[in-house]
Amino acid sequence: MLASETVENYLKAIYLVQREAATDEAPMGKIAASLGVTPGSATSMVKKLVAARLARHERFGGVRLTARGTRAALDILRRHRLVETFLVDTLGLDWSVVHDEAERLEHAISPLVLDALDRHLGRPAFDPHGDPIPRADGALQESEAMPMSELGVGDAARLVRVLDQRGDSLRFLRASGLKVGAGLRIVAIEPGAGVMRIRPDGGAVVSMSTTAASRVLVRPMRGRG
Amino acid sequence: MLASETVENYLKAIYLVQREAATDEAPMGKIAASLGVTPGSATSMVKKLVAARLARHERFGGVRLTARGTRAALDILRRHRLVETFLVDTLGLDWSVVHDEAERLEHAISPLVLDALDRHLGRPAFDPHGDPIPRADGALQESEAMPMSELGVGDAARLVRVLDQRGDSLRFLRASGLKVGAGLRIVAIEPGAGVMRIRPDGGAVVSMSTTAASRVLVRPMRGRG
DNA sequence: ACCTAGAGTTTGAGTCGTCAAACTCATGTG
DNA sequence: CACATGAGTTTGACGACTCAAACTCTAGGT
Repeated sequence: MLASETVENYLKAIYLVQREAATDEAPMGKIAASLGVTPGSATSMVKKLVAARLARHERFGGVRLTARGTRAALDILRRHRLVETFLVDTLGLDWSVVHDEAERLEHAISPLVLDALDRHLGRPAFDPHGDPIPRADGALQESEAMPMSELGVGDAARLVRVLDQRGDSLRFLRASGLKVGAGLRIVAIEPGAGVMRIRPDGGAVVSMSTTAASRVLVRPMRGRG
Repeated sequence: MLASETVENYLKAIYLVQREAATDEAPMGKIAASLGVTPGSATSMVKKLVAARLARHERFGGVRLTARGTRAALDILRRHRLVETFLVDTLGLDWSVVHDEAERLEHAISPLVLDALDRHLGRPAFDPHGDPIPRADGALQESEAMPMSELGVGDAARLVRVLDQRGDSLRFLRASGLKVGAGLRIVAIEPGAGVMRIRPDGGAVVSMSTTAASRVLVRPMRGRG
């Protein structure tokens, strides 16, 4: 790749911000915020991406990756998520720390190492957070899932993905028995307090804010509901 | 570490050049050459290392790492060699490529990942080239060995270490059956041509220049000699 | 229509590491 | 002992990336 480590970080950030946005355009401010950089820095870097035909952008408008930019971003995401999977599955690290570790390692992984890693892990489709791992050809299949916050009292579901990468959120989930693949049931909802009470299979009831619950994706199961 | 990736590379290079040198001082030119950088760049970087109390140096003299600098260099070497071991042992990559791969990865390995890697590999003492892996506390035990070039006709030995990291050298050795741990016997020496003929256990006789052979370290075995 | 608040952009400057080229030093050979 | 040779150093400039602060645009409300 011609891309420096910084360029890679921008591409990944733009890609992820773009996915969040309804309009499929990444606002400059969010790009800057997600990289911990001032808006001015983001603007000038985006100019370079545009010059390199990796993104499109017009003054005071949003940023959108080109096909090439998207392809590159998916490649980085693939490296990131395979590294995370490796850190958890092979090295046994806790999922609450692997995001930051992978953030550093993803830039140092050559195609050769990446493929060896992929084979060693058995060509996984999802990383430890349930995020889909882009294939080598750039294909990406999101798993069908809904925010846990949309479940009703009594609904049963299986936890399939955690969008939040913050260490303390992940530690809380792990401590509660809410891990990817686990079953759970909503035992109560208190809209006034903005809190849901959830019982993981074989665990004790825990409380979560509905905003936190909206970043946990589940697949509903038939069950009393 | 306060050390940037560049600083890490300089420390490692100085350490290795220093080991080579009889005087235990690294000449500026060799440092620059080993990093693929102009002498001027090396000079100015060494100034920074001196300011950071990682190296000592006086104008037109050689460079010598301080205790702190040596400690840091050993830490980098540890990361490098553990990564190499991982790439070969766990991912099954060929030893002829792992040096360059490790060169990139070594800077992205946190203490946490490093220790997990070390445990996963069974706390190895040597990397795939037979180079000793510094311990976490900085201890480094070189294995006792002599250059293969010093063996005589008929001598048997075990290959314990390959100093040359160049891909083509390593591919040649692998193709010849000369890998770390393998037994071998010197079948002929032709001083005029500067060539030795070697038979690896269970393999065909191969020829090597004595200069190449001097970069292959062996432990002699009792055998007809 | 105006006018302001917030988002985005520009400018100028700073850091890090690099190079090319001019300069300085240490040596040994004639 | 002078002086050429090669090793090392300095200088000035550049590219990549960043920030702070001044500036500009867009959108929404009145």
